[in-house]
Amino acid sequence: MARKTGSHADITGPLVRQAAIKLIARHGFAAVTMRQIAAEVGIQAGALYLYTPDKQTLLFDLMFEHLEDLNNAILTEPVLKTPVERLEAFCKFHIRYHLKRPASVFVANMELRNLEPDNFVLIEEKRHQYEACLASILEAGQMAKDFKIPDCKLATMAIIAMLTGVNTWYQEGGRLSQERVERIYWNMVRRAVGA
Amino acid sequence: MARKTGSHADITGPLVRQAAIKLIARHGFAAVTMRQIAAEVGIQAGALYLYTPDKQTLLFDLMFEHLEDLNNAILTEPVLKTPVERLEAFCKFHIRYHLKRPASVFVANMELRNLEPDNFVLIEEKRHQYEACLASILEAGQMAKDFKIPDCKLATMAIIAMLTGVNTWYQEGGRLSQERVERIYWNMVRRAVGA
DNA sequence: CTTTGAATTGAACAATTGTTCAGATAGGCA
DNA sequence: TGCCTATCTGAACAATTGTTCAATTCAAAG
Repeated sequence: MARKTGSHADITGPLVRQAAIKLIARHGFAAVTMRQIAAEVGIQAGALYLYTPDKQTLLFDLMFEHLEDLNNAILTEPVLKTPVERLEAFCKFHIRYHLKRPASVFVANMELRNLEPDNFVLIEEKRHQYEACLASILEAGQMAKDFKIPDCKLATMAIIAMLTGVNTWYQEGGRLSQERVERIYWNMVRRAVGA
Repeated sequence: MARKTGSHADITGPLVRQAAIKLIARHGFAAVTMRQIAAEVGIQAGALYLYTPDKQTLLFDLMFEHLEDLNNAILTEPVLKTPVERLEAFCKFHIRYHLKRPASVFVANMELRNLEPDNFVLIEEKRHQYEACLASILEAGQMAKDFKIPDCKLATMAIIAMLTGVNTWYQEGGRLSQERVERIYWNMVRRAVGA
């Protein structure tokens, strides 16, 4: 019988996912054992199966949730007027959001090949949905002659790769603040699209 | 006694590395078994240990060789006069070289976390050496006022991420030829650095 | 208190792992 | 021809894997 107040499972479930993300990001999906995940949470391996039917589904859920959160977050951002403003907002949002959850980003980007085919399709769908947000900004700006982009599809991929790349080198407390990084990257993107 | 003509081992060794790259790129290092690699070559698992002391060393050798080849290739490219020309050559070289060996690139970029600490250091060294090639071009262009880059270090990382990103979506025989992709990306990079 | 049901343990399972090695094979040199 | 050495097989190893499940714990409701 479902209780209204949070049951123990409502607490342990997220803890399992959090532990799994952390370990999979560090060692990779195939290299992480169910026993390691359980130990990180402080339970026995068998108890994990109260929260996921199997290891593969656990991976899928982690990636799906990450991309769903990402798409929800970008859709609830305020929609600005001009394509240039919207592109600036997208770039800064992307860097900010991804730097806040590096482990999830790592898993979602690196573990695609460990998904079973059906799961892979569902994840790719979510990924394309996010890319379409950027693509529509670029196309609108191109139409309005605010941008001079040789190919909108390629520009979409190029910008996302460039922005996500920040996660590979950025360290909090390093030479540059996050805000400064956002501004510098936006500067490069703006020029790349000819705005 | 080492023979001058190629022994059988001189042939099988490269076959083992080739099979390993292919399988590791597809399934990930931890998910690939020595038996799978052996089967791909057409030998038994035990025979692999004539060509590598262990699985970890095999991974390291694959990544090290890839980065060494990359560094050798970039260093033997003709050195052009102006920073703009050199940057154009670098961008087109990077795309061309990486598209020609996608499996090696995939392994070298995705399996860093499966390297033992000592091996990791050696690989990172090679990677930085390559990045330094691009960084020196950007700094020269900045000095000569050919470029207007807010931060050379960030521009280096941004450009490499952007260019390597081509490997994630490009398919031979697709909408765009490789030469066209090279030109479009160079166009975006050129504007991003203000040239 | 007792009852109830969810939460968890701990042992067990068949399968698979990287690695070793004694023995078989085979191809070129004497 | 016969020998030698590089190459390889096939079985074996201890350890570890994802997963299952009967038995146990525990917290809250009656």
